[in-house]
Amino acid sequence: MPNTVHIRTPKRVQTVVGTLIPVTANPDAPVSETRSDKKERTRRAILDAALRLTEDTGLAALSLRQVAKEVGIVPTAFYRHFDSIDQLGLALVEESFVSLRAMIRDVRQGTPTLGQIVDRSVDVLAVHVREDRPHFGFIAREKSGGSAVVRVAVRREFGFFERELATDLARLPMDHWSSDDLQILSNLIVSAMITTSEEILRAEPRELPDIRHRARTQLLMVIVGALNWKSTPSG
Amino acid sequence: MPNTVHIRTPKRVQTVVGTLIPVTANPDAPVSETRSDKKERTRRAILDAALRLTEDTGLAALSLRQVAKEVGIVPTAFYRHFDSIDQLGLALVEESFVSLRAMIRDVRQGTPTLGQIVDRSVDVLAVHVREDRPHFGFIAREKSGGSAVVRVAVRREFGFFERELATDLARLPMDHWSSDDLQILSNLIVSAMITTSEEILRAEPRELPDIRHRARTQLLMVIVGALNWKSTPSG
DNA sequence: TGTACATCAGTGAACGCGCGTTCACTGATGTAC
DNA sequence: TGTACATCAGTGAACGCGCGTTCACTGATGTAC
Repeated sequence: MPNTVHIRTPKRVQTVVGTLIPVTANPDAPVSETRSDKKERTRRAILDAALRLTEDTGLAALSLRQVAKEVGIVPTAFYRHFDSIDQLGLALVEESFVSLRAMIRDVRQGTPTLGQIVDRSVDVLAVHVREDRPHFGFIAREKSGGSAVVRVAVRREFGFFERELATDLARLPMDHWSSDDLQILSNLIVSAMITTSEEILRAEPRELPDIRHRARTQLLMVIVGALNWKSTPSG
Repeated sequence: MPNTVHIRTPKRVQTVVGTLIPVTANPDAPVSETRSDKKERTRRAILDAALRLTEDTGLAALSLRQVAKEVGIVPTAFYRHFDSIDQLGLALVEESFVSLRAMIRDVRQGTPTLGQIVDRSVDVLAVHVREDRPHFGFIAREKSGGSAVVRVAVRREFGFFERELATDLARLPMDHWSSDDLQILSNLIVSAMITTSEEILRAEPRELPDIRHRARTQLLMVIVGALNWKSTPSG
């Protein structure tokens, strides 16, 4: 059943004080929605429908008509909001990384010792991935997905993300490191983080503790390794 | 231009010794191809066409008709070889991992010191990925691609691969480790290896030295980290 | 060796279906006066 | 305040196209005798 967005605006009556109020009492109905409010609501419904419909198959297999049907609009109405499925994909990449950035902002708060950083990072990752499955799933899929423009956009964002993490790492007791080495370390951590996210998305609840334990161990190995590697270069 | 596979078998003439030899001198033409030889050749052509056609868009966007056209057969002839595109995908997963296993067999030969293991691993990875782009690219794409059955098959194979690596790691000076911890380490290394492979596939030749340097550094960090982490547990 | 029959990879017509995109439209919302 | 006009999100018919799949077929290859 399509969750129709195109609700006919209720008739309005004039009250003694001259303001306009809707006749209907339906709590879900827009109280006095402007044209742009309504457009935004449809746009949101399109984005949500796309996230839902690509969950199994990815953006490459998503058709404009599927989206329209799911939203409850006619196929041609799609063009009022996006030029193509690719453009819709780019919008989803953008808002997915907003969610991801919110996550690392969450990690940065406090975090005194190394062990606590690791524990906190993994906990925050697990919580965010579970709470915003649709966006994390979307990014994981489209990172090597079927649309070239979307794929490039996702990788670009991961590049930014990696550099951001590198500056964060510089605050740990590795401030004597070269920025190149920080970049390499950051790249490794992001790789492990992506793999962990994919596993969290796929896992059943009872498997989560094991995955978190593994992620903590790995992060600790990497950090301890990086510290020891620099102080006693084996190359 | 489809590279037609369905070559009419050349007329045969009988020689004085009673054997059959083809009339034509074309070196590419089948000399005395049996029906099953020819079928196998078409099957191979279908697999190759699929690898070529999915390079940009993935298996989800591949149609049976596209494959047939590329191979130079009629769409319905496809069914003589595979039941569906999914089944074709599973065949590609299988042969891709044959290539991957050949690679680690290549790493195992010799490799005395830790530093040499790292160098050799990265070199072998780089060479194999460049030499067998089609298969490595296929696996990287379909790991989170649009076909559920193919995705599951790829992940299954990576699971085997990871366990195999864990037994290899047990031969390094970490034989006192628990098998759980070896598994965790193996998982981390495979993650980094996948990311590196994807970067090698995407990179231009001049970028390769940097990518290899990065991969070496990361592998070294991980191994040194693992060794130090176990001897001085920080948890 | 020759003959008669079986096998089966590849053919070609046909089907109903969902696709993206065009176009002229409707009617509620918004705005200028 | 009321009126006349502009805007524009969503409609609905229509298009040509590529899709997977069915079916009866062809003719070279393979086999039994």
